[in-house]
Amino acid sequence: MIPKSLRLGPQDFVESADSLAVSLLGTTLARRLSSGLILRGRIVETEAYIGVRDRASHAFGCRRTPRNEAMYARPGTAYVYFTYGMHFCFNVVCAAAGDPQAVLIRAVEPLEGIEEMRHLRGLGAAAAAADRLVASGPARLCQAFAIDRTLNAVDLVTSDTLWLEPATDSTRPTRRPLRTPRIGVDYAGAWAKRLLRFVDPTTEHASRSPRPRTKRK
DNA sequence: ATTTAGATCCTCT
DNA sequence: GAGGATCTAAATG
Repeated sequence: MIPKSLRLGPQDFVESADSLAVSLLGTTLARRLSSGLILRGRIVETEAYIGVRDRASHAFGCRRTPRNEAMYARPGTAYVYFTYGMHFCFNVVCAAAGDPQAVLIRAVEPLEGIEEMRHLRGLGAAAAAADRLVASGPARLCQAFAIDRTLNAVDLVTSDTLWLEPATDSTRPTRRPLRTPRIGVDYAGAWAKRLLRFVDPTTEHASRSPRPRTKRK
């Protein structure tokens, strides 16, 4: 018989963002659409936003606003925000309630429901777009999984529409993650340089080449 | 392969 | 009123 899917529980999110960002690599993001269809993707790229002293974080300086309120909620809460006039990004809140740390999920490798993901992304079902383009990048991922404002502040521990599943022997990364500076936070001064982006080095589904390759001749 | 410009609107100052 | 935890297509080397 097929074992019931396990999911990450409350204790799994009681961890600092830089630590959880690594732990989440190889776990599965799961989403149940209103149609009942289930989408799954293996998390391959994350970024840590490590709290009030992190200049790149929406919660820098303890700014607490209606937008980032979810960052102050229980560990295991979803923080979904809107940016650039057209995109959503999905974060997993962690550490302790009131300590606004979160992990931005930047890319997954589609495992289940990829045709629906392509549809949600507006990509032709036909071979045109590589699988790698379906959910690589925080906004692409949200589009592919139909994650929007309505999922902000959802409890990933109990929700039946959005949750996380533990890594298995077949999904767990086999090598230590690559660490790089975070993307798109150049305004954050010294914090822009911190190595708080983590990529599974075995994947081809990251939002950009994990290791900048020297030019081929 | 790398750079750019444009889309577009919410959030905070 | 400014700018952003982005993406895409088009232009350029």
